[in-house]
Amino acid sequence: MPQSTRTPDSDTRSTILERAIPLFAESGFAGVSMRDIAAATGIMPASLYHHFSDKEALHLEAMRYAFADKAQTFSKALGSGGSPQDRLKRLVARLYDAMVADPRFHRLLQRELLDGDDKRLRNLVSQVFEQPFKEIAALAKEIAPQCDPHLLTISIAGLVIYHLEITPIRRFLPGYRKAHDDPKRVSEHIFRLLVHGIGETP
Amino acid sequence: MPQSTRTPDSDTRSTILERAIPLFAESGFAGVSMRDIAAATGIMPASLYHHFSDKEALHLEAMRYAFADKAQTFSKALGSGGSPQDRLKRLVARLYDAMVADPRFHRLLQRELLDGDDKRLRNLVSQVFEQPFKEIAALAKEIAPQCDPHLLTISIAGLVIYHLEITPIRRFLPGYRKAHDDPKRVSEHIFRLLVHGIGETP
DNA sequence: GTCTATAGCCTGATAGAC
DNA sequence: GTCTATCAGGCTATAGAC
Repeated sequence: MPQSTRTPDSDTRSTILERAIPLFAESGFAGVSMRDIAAATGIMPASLYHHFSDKEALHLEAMRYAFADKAQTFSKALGSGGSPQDRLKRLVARLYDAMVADPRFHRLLQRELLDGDDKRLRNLVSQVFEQPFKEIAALAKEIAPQCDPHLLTISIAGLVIYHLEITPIRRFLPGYRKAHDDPKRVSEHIFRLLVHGIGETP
Repeated sequence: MPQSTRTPDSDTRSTILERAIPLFAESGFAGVSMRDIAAATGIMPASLYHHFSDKEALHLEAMRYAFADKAQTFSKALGSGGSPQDRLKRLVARLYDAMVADPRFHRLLQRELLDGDDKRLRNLVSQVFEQPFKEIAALAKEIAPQCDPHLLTISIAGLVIYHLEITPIRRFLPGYRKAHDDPKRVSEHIFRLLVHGIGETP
């Protein structure tokens, strides 16, 4: 199917998705109108309906687009060389860095957890989290064979993600110092806590 | 100021807030209309404006209402008797139970972290989290004096809350078993991880 | 303190010219 | 493939009767 004018169909479509993603991340599905998306893309609202059947379909595609390649990012964070402990340390640091570098992804993820139905969440898992989750679980099993790998993997991810999630209020919480904004400081804290626990530390 | 009819002013006001809270928890600020709230309360939309100046004010009051007493709940979770480790174990279990018992609070909290401006978040902290955070931090300092209490407190809360936050997708994640839905199982995992870390467990 | 009625704007979505 | 024009309905909020 040849294109009628100078820009191929898929280009506009991708542009729409790219412009819509930050809007959905910022304000959520209900907080963004088709007019907002059209304005951000530089086209008329009616044109959106040439590319997507309705707002929900546009949102669904935007999520797919935003989450594509993310599985790869997370798997990369694990790396391959070194002792199991080295790999864990690297995983925590890179995971935290990757999330800090892309707060939009983090917001979209939180919103999906809040608003996504079972079908969307199932897709999210199989598309983004299944593979890295398995890899982290395998590492967990290697380091702590006595521990449930499913729960431990969630704990590892939870520690990383929650320190990020709480960022908006961290500076209002007791004991806050500017040093706590340093990703290195945080990921080292998480790693040491994971390995040694509270009971004993060097 | 005497009431004109049989129901005192504040009763209707409270009812509105009580009915609005689950709506906001479910769908967020932008996802709930004044008509929705009026319908849930059993009054006409116009009547809402007798009690609240606008939608934003209603939402703000609803959040205040929903978060009131929560600081107490969290402080109670700490308890007082026993060794520091006993107190930590109790804290984790009760915190988890309290959050499981009130998923609405958890959703509202997540939404506030996503959508709240600095003023609202500052209020949230001083109203809900400051006091329990300080108490947990004190416990943390007692158990692990070598560890940054600010970071450690966030880690403790994060472990508890994240296991809850991931509930909607947990059953799609690799290695899931029904036993993972048991609060006791989860809070024991968290406690053991916190105390011993990955390296060594009985 | 709640109602009816309504203003004025924004919403998602469609029809049809080019 | 994008536009203009528009529809029908939902939205927040107000005015004023009772």
